[in-house]
Amino acid sequence: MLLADLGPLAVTGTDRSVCYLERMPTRKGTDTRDTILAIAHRHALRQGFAAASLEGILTEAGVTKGAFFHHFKSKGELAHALVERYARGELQLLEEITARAEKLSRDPLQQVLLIIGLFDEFLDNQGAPPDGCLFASFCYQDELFSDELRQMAAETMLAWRKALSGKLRAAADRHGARVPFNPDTVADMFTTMLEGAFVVARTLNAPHLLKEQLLEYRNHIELLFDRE
Amino acid sequence: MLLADLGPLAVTGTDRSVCYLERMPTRKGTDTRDTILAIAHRHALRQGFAAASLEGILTEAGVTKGAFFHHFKSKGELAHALVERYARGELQLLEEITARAEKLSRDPLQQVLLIIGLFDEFLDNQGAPPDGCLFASFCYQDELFSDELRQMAAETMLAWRKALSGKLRAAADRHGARVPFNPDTVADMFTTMLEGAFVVARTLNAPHLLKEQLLEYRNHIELLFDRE
DNA sequence: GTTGGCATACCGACCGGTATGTCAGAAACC
DNA sequence: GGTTTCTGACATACCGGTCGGTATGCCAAC
Repeated sequence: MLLADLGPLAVTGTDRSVCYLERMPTRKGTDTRDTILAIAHRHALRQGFAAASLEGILTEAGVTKGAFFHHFKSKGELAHALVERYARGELQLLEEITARAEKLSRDPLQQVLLIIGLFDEFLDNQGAPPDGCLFASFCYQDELFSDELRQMAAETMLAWRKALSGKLRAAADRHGARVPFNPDTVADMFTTMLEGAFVVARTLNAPHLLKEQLLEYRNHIELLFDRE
Repeated sequence: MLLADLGPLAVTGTDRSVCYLERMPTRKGTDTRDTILAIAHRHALRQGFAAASLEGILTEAGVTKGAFFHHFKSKGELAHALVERYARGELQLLEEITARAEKLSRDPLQQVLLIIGLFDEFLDNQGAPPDGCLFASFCYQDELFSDELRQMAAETMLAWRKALSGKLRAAADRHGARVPFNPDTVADMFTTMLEGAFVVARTLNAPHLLKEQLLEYRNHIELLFDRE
């Protein structure tokens, strides 16, 4: 999934972050921080976070080591900030999309189909097709990091499950499904399909695969409920 | 995807009764080589290949650095051997399963459903649930390796696509589908679902998710063709 | 309105640890 | 005695992280 641009939000685990939000330091500071995060995000997706060297990231960001360690206590803290930022973006995207879907229709089945459609639109509106999920990138290196990162990723995925499965259950109650199904499983299929599509699209060098799979998932929902 | 057990992966023991394919220099030699490959495979899945240190692998394998560099020219060659071995296993699994499915039924739709079922059986027969796909692990680090590795992974995935899409097309011709569909896309959904399920199952710490998604994929096929 | 104090932001040489890779040769087996 | 297999000290390079120092802006005191 792609990170929605979070804008200038400085975040650290310490209470100093509060000062960032309220006092608005020199603008240059958060700029540097954001630049580092953005470049590090790309490097983590293409090389894996562990293998991405600070020097490589900082060179590309045009930032020195001193500047980096002024903003981050360690490389581990960078990982934390990276995942946190990404998770926040994903959750925000979910909220936005479900809110719009709920405005556009009262029917839970239509809402699910709208969520898929709006997500599809979102992909179109991004300039380039997204090239991976940061969670997946970390998940194949998890032994190197704390369980906290995994937790953040899990919470994000569970939020999508919750949103979709609730509507699917309501849809089944209202319309009756063609065959019985487990709402959680069908909801999880969304995340599963996305994560898998990133991997397969990259391996086959076929960026269009992502949208194809997304639409096939929509087909699945429609077939489950006998909608055209 | 899961590595098909390649058979004689004698790990620690000195089981020399097993006959290796063709080339076999000295038994002890291939034993060491296979041990290294097996351990490296596990490390690559849990830490990412780039971040997995030779020392860690070799310590666990009970092998010295000299022994390693006797068998592999470099760490890069280890990556190559690892991916090649994995790809070979996957292709072999595909062949076995399709051959069995084709024996069990002449109907292409039934064959597809059988392939899914046999794959499910295969998962059951593995002792532990598989914990990832080596291709996926490498795919999020691809900038570090040659395009050759990606190619090998791609060929494997395309083989699965080819096998499934051919049968799906034949099934559509014979039975007519409930709604039109692209056989390649539906075939790719198998790989996509698997790859995604690995990522999500690991992130949510929910190994059962893999089988759930597999069965949901089977549901999709059945719904496409109006069976049951 | 100049001065001095202080905080933020940043610089970059340097350090210790660890990674991959080398090599001369020993051990085992034909 | 030649080949295969393995040993382990060593070379070298790079990585994360440290640290003393600089630049700039703000503010209060004089």
